[in-house]
Amino acid sequence: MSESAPRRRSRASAGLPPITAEKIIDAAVELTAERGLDGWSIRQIATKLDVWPGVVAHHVGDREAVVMAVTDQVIGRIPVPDPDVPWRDWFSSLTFDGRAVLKQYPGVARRLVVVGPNVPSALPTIDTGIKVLLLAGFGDHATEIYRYLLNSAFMLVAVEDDRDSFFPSARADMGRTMAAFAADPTRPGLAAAGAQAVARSEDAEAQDLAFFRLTVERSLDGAEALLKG
Amino acid sequence: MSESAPRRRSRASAGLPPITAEKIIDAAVELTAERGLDGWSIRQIATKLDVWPGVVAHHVGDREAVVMAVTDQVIGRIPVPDPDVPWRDWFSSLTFDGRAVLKQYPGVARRLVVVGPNVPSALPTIDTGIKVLLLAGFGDHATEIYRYLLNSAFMLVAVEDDRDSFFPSARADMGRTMAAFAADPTRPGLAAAGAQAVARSEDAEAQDLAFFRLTVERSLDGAEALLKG
DNA sequence: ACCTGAACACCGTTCAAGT
DNA sequence: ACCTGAACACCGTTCAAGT
Repeated sequence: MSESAPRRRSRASAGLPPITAEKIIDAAVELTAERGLDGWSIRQIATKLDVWPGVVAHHVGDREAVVMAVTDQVIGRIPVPDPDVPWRDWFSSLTFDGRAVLKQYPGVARRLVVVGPNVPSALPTIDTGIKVLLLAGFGDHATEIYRYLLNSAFMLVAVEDDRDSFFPSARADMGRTMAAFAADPTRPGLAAAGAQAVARSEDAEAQDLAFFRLTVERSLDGAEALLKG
Repeated sequence: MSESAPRRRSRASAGLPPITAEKIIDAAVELTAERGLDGWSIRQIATKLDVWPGVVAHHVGDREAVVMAVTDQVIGRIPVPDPDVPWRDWFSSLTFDGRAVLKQYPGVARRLVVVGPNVPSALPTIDTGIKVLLLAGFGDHATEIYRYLLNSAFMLVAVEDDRDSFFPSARADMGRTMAAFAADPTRPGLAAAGAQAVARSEDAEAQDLAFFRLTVERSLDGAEALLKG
């Protein structure tokens, strides 16, 4: 009974390459693509790399540090549009391309909006975007309008992520709830919404994209009103 | 040594009033005001009511059910503005009053935006709001513009909550990051933002409120552009 | 029906000990 | 310096047993 479990040899003595912060973050990015930013645990990253959980803390830091590193990686994949296009086109490109990237990594949009310029990879975009607004004549409002336009678009992606992840039945439930009011004359507002819910037959992603388009267009118009006023 | 721990008498045999779903939800609402919707555990609710954790599941359901009940309660406290005021005033009242309520219960704004009409207490507001937009002449766009205007305002409250809760240093960090670029001629966009960050001396809540006001005003203008177009 | 009390399968973090 | 291996203080959920 004196035989203890055979002690696993260390990675070094087994000839395995050492774990690095980069490998840990890559694994975390992969897991984020598969299950979202709130869908993995430190222990799952460790298992994936065949090390003990403490190793993650040793190389990267606590969970928050890993999440920030993933966020930085993903934001870096969003292309920065050419600064020479008109400001409306610049923001349309950024937000539509950005949405395409962010939807591959659920949960990152929420972080992008919250941490903003604290993520190094976001700085080139911010610099170019504000410059584009200055050239368009927004003057002192350029900074806050930049923030407004980015928020409008990417907060909506964050909401789409949330709906899919922690409340997958929300879309169907909402549709049913609204449709139930389609013929209720005592509640004209809900009846109007219900009638549209009944009529709508597109698939979910097409509806999301249409509302995203509306949101970006309305926000651009809202900014433009300031320019004219 | 044969004396086991004295078995606690049941609530009934001790003459205590029975636990109800209502009491559990009230406790959860209180904890949400103190620590936010993600700041409490089922076990903390149980401790607060002096019962075992399983009791919460028995009366209300799983954690998600408790969260939805809290969300419903809080949304019910947002006053519905008088439907006879002009549409812009109606939405200004709703979003400013709504923000005041939601900021007392961090984390609820996020849920409000995600679950929308699935929360019963939100239905009167939705009905009135869409009706107001129909009367203003938005026609077929009334439903989606309602959603757009509510999202714009309350998604921003959700972001404010997130910043305060899971990243309290974000505001200070951002200010410092931007200020560092104030005199960088190679990055004109960041320099402009940095100069403003340096100049700004208001307290945090005043800045948040100002940006909230801007967001609501821009979104209302964005909606109005559709009316004119 | 309601509640106790324990068990189960997870978490993130920390840290002494080994290599 | 890097990693093992375990310990610690938590989670949410489930459920047999008592009253």
